[in-house]
Amino acid sequence: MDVRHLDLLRELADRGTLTAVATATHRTPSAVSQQLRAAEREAGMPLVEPHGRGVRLTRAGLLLSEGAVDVATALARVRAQLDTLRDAPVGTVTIGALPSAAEVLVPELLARLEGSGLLVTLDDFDVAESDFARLAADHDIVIGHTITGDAPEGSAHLHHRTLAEEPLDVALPVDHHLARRRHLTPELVVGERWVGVPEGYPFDTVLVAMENATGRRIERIQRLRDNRVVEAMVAHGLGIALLPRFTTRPRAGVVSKPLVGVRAARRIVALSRRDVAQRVAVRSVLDLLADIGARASR
Amino acid sequence: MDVRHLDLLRELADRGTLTAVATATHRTPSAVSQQLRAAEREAGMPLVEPHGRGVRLTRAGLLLSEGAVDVATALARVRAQLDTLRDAPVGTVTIGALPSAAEVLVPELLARLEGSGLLVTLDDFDVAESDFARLAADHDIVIGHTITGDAPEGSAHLHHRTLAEEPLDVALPVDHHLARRRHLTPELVVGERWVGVPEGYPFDTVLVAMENATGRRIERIQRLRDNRVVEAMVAHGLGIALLPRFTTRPRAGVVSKPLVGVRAARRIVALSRRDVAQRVAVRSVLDLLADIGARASR
DNA sequence: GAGACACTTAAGGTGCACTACATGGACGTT
DNA sequence: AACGTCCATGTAGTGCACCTTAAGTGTCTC
Repeated sequence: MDVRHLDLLRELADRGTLTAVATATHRTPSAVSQQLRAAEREAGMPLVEPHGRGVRLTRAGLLLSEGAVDVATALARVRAQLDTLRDAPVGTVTIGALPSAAEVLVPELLARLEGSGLLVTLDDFDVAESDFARLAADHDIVIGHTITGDAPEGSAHLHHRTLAEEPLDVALPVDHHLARRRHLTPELVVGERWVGVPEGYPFDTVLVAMENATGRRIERIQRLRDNRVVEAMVAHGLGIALLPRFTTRPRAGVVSKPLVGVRAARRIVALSRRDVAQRVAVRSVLDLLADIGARASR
Repeated sequence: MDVRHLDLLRELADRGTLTAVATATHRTPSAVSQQLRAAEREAGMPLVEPHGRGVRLTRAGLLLSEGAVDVATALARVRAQLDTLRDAPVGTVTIGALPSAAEVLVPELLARLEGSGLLVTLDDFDVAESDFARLAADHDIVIGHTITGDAPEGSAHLHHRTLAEEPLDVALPVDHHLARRRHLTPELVVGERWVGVPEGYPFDTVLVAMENATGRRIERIQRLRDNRVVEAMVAHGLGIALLPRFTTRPRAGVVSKPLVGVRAARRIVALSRRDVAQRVAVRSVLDLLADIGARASR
């Protein structure tokens, strides 16, 4: 089996279409198609089959795409061992992160990497929990978050590492009738007007949990992504909202109160493809991120 | 890291010289030399250094050659999984075996493989115990033997599987003065004239053990490899000898007696490179050999 | 010092993977 | 039903990676 063919199948499993693979690997779809045929000739059986407008992996293709991860990991481990013979890790690490985590973690990361041979490029996005895993195809490290479990939904096949645990507090206008309480409960807040997040976004699962616990529906007057915008809405008395404790800067007109009686904390997690996680440069950056994350959580 | 470069380094670690690698891979030494330079360029550091007339792996080269085994194994595992999707194992398996083991195992193996898609080619040789491991570079399966441990000397890095345990008996001329005993001890036989094997050959370690146990030297009138020749020598009353119990056919003029008081048994072992051992065809043949070996030992 | 051996370098040929471009099927829209 | 979009594939031509041949250099043995 040719490793290039295996990589192609892995990419195809990740991205779904030949065209997407071609774009990602800087080739024309024709080249990818030809390589795929070569792989099938070598395997002696079909690896893809037509499906709608595109193709779908056959059972054999799926098997190879899975095995490809093991091969890529073994290969990356060799490279990592070689890198340890060098003086210091060198190279470029691409990070994709959700803004509220990047804001805290990445500036200090870049400061600490100053003068080392490591270069970091940052891309930011705010997506649904289940989309973080998909982004690992395009970034060495994806910094995402989850409320529910150890790692974001759909990232079981990826290397994951927890960078921080961060409580979610309820942000209220200073003149709100609940603003003087020490902490809040689902029963107290479920009747309020909320500034929420789009469906499928981690914070929403907390609201859903409160709906389930109390049996009442929560009114979401808006569904927003950017926490700055959310803060501004709260400051103007338009509603209350969940905001992460450490990454929210104090702001005039807004107070935050802990929420008890429901699990209200997010886990900030770094995701990488298993083979990518073997790279010395990537491991170094992950170590730094974990350290910065631990400090940021006090 | 390019897998071809890693394979080259693994071969180089196995065979020692570029020329040997070139011969084994059906290329000219020049091609190998050029590929090695390409690998060094990619690794960014020297992988070999001049040593005498030839070259020697550097620390980095050694590291890569070891990692290459893991990569090749992962790759072979993928291929093996793919092969399980096929109806039955297909392909050619090359076996190198010592004659006394091949005689018992291989004819039945070939008979059982009749009609299957598996082809077996056999090469036979009788070498010192420490040479079996080296031969695994040229054969998918090497059938060797050892007296001392689990696997022949120097084969720790190889996949090994025990096919049979076979006691070694003392072969005597029928009219020998010890020929009517039920069994023999080192003290009884150490003064006899022996037909031995070359130094370093497994059977010799039994004689050496007897020399150590009794403090006396054993007289070896000949050092021979082929057991048929040894039997003939014994039948003519020229000396006594150690012969394996199951693979020695009864012969007029010779009787065999168990030897007690010293470990006198050989272990027949199949050796394969770890990646080769993953191949479905190879695994099938190994399973058959183990089964045949178990039956042959009653 | 001659010869054998192991590796290296230079020059030239071959095959394979790529690009560019054209074709054709599947799906959604109007 | 007609059209536009998306996706995959076939053909022809090009460039590079890898090979071979040929002619070296350095090292060991006799």
